[in-house]
Amino acid sequence: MANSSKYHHGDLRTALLNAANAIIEEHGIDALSLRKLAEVVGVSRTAPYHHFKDKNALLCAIAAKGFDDWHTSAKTIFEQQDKAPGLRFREFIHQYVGYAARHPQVYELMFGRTLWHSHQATDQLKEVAYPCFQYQLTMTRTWQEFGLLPDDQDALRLAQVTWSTLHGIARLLIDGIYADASHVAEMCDCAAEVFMRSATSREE
Amino acid sequence: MANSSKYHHGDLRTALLNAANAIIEEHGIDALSLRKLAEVVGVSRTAPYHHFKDKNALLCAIAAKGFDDWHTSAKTIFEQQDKAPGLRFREFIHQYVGYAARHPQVYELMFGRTLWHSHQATDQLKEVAYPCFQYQLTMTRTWQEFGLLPDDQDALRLAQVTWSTLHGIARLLIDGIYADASHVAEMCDCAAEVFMRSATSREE
DNA sequence: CATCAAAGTTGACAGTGTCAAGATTAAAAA
DNA sequence: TTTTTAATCTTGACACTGTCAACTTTGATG
Repeated sequence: MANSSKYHHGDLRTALLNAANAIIEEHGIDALSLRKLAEVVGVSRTAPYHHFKDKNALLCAIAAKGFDDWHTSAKTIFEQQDKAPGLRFREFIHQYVGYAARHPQVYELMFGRTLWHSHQATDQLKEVAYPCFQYQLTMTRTWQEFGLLPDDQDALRLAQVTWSTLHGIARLLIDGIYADASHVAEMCDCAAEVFMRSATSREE
Repeated sequence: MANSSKYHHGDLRTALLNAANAIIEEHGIDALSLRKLAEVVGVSRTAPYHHFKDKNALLCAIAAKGFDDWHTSAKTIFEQQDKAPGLRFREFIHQYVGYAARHPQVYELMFGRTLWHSHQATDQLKEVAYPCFQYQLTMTRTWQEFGLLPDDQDALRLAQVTWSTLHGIARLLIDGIYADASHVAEMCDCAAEVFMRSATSREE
């Protein structure tokens, strides 16, 4: 019933989100215009405005979906209790950067200036995103307990620093500034190595 | 002679760059339109096109100026031979993040997706930016020699990782996602501490 | 069945980047 | 000097954007 030639589309909201996602992944964020999007979905220019207040609101919704995916993906790896902590730590790093590499445009949306700057973030987006930030802190505390990160450093600072590193790798990779895509794995390993060494420096 | 009421402006190019810089620093990159810029400078809409091929070219020029500033600023700190290496390392980190905090919009331009993605970077921009990337590598090698970073790791990887950390801190700060501005100094210290510890972990 | 609100429509407006063609002027050539 | 030339600046135009207002259609509610 979400099919064709009906005045009411049926489920325009998700149709818009899907199409928007496709356009973004293929042609980049800047290439997304509401008018083009509406045309692709087969609806008039202003129809989307009954489902999203703004273009910004639409982008926020896409980003929210991204945070949702990221969160579950992070949890999946973090909570594999059968694997050694050090291994999971490495895996998490690879997964984080890997996600950004696979979905560069959505990552850009999630963590880029556009949405967060000057209070443009939707309440709905905040509700999904903040737990993600919080989860990063939870993981950091656990890593400290496991001796993967120095336990005499403030957990919040450490969380910010470790995340910054991953975020930075992801961005340099996405922006194609510096890091060749083929070197990503090595960079992740290097980062993991550096962090884990910093924990063991005073113990013996 | 770059004054008023003359058909030829005199030095429109730098006038445009200055005005553009002012607009960007005050209202953000997205607020910069060529038409508004032309109006501010007191010239017709299409006049800028005789000095910059594109809006993109103008942005590249601004970014190039940013790289220039960054490069000299980094050199100044790095080459203070009277100070202890560890101190300079810390100072460099603070300086890097500080620059980003003071000029968020220009930093965004320098390292943001917009310019570098899909080969949009001007040749002129590349010529200024690549030496900056190279300098990061040079510094990393020196830090390894000083024992501030592990010397059994590949210098390139290490440079990428350390830079990623600073870049990540800068971005999280700029985007206002996570890091409160008042905590920046602590984050920088934490990062410096972690890196320096990773170098000494196996030496004793 | 009548009513109402949700969902979708066209028309319009102010803004954008950019091209083409013409006007003005500084510099170079005669 | 005068003439030519090229750089610089102008207006006009086009296609495109986000978004508002007012109207139409339709599914659901009373």
